[in-house]
Amino acid sequence: MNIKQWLADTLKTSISELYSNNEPLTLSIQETNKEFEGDFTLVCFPLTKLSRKKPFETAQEIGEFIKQKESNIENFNVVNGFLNISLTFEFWVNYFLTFTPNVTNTDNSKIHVMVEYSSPNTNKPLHLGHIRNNLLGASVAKVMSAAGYHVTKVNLVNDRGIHICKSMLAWQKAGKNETPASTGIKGDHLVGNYYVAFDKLLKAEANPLIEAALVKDYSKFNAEAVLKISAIVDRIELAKDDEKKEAALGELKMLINNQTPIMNEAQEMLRKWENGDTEVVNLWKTMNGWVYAGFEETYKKMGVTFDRFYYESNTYVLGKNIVEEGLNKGVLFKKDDNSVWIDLTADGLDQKLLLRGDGTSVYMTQDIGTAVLRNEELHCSKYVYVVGNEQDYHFKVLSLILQKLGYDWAKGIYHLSYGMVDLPTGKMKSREGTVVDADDLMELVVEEAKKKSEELGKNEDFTEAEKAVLYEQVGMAALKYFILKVDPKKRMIFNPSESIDINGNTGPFIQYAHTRIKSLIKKADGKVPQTFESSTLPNETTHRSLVRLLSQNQDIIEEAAKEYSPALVANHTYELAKSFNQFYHDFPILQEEDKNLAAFRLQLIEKIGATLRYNMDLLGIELPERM
RNA sequence: GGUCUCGUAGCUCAGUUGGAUAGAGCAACAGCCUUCUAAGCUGUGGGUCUUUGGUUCGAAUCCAAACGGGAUCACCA
Repeated sequence: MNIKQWLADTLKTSISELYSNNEPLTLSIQETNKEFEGDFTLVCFPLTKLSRKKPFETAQEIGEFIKQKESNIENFNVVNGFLNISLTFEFWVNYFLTFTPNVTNTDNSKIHVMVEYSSPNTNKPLHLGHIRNNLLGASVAKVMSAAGYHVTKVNLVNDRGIHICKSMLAWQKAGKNETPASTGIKGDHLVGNYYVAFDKLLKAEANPLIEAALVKDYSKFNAEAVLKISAIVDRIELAKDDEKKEAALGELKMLINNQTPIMNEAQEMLRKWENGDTEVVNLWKTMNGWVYAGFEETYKKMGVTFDRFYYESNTYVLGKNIVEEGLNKGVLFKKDDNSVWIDLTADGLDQKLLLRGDGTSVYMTQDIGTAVLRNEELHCSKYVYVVGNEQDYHFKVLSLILQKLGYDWAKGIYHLSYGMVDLPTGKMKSREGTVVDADDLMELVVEEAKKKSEELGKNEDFTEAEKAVLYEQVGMAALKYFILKVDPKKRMIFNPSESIDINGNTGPFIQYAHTRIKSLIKKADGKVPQTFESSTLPNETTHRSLVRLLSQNQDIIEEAAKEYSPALVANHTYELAKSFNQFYHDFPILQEEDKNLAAFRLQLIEKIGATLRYNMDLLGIELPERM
């Protein structure tokens, strides 16, 4: 039962009766602020039009009317135009007896939702940004399942493209047949090293060319390139401000990079790969295999899983075919160099490339193919893509293109656009070596948990294996909670050197509250009395507010599903743990002499414990029995 | 430059279908372990909710403008 909804319905009926109103009413009902007495507050200012009285008098009048009419309403008080309503303690206790943390009565069960997250490139290891992506995606999927949706978790592996060829080429050139086994390096890191190595090789070739171009020595370039390059160099000279200069310089670098022999080799490799060249495909399979093994380890440590994997190497051909169809339908057009485009200028966007002049596909081509394939296989009514907000434009375009190609279901595409994770020094940049590696970070937080735990020395009787599990649980809880408590849409700042707090609004704080509950229940020999006499219980605000917090839990989960925001669950769970800790401090539970009251308290903390556990599971956080 | 997005305490964040005196945690300071786990609890200080204007009985929340961050406008993914 949803208490707020029940109260709203009751109030609507009563107010309509009181004022002989036949119009539909929307009431503003909120939880009563702490400094006032009451459970819920009806804001009466908007109702003065109905009552034709002053706010205070209106509230007073409504209060008297409903108190008389509804036996579950114990009392009311009026402050200005605010009507504070208290429900009877008996009502709360009866509610409490039926309480469960999980969402009941859902009508979402027939709605099939896909949640795509992680979606790594197979040319380098995962970093801090991916951690937010993975934790967010995994949690959103859980929250939506909890809210009753039928959820399919999908990982779209970005296993093809020029970036993969770069790692492969560098390995061929400088790899000396190194393998994860021969070096002891985790596969994704090894391949990542070669991606960096490619960049070095590229710079070695490109830098002299760039320097030459800047002093207008064009002898190394062909006639076509000279035209373009000289035009840019002129722009650099004429640039009025640093920003424009910088932009033009970037353009020059890109252009010259593409002129280098090694870049041509990479492009040639991509063409060979798309043509199914055995040698290239085999190398690709081998190196991807290393990366997958590495990712699997990282996923396991993060605790994220998938129902289904899609590989862009399997979908780009479909994407190309769809582009061909679009060309025939006249939705797309071809330029002189044979490249294929869509014109979205009428929709306020730009022209977008869908196929290169040499026939190879780009990011958008693959995404079109993937989207269509998934719709054929999954038939979801909603497709949630968990992807960073730097790709807002891409997804706007993707959805629009699909709709223009005649796919109506593309309206169900939702880009869950999350903010970037920044370091205190600013953005992570691979060029400056400030990228925080996912594996390193997880190791760091677990190490930090170990340090703290050893300082406290509460777990010296644990076996080494038990200790390892505990440190892992606490460290990962700190990391996961830290990331998930922040509104996904907002960019956030993460400081790895300060590591992660374990006091206050943190994962370990909630874990700790839970272990206290576990400990009490254990001390009661696991026996939680199932009944108590509710009429003799004292009406006390701490108990009451705990039951109120519990009563909000289902609503919070549904809201979190609707908003795609695990942060709502995280923050509510913290509120609950905090209130429990106060309660624990102020009231005896096992020590309580009134056995009836003790029974109620024990049952109360058991339900709080179950709720903490349920909610933390939605965040992918494990709770230790002891810590 | 166009488009999008964000701006709340020293720091990290809540709070936004418009409601009461804007909340937490961290950091600082002061207390609380002979009693169910002190990874806890209590208290103190800390705010022009970037600014200005508008709408309203009422604005951190809605609208407009300005200022300041960020993203994007790639034949990278």
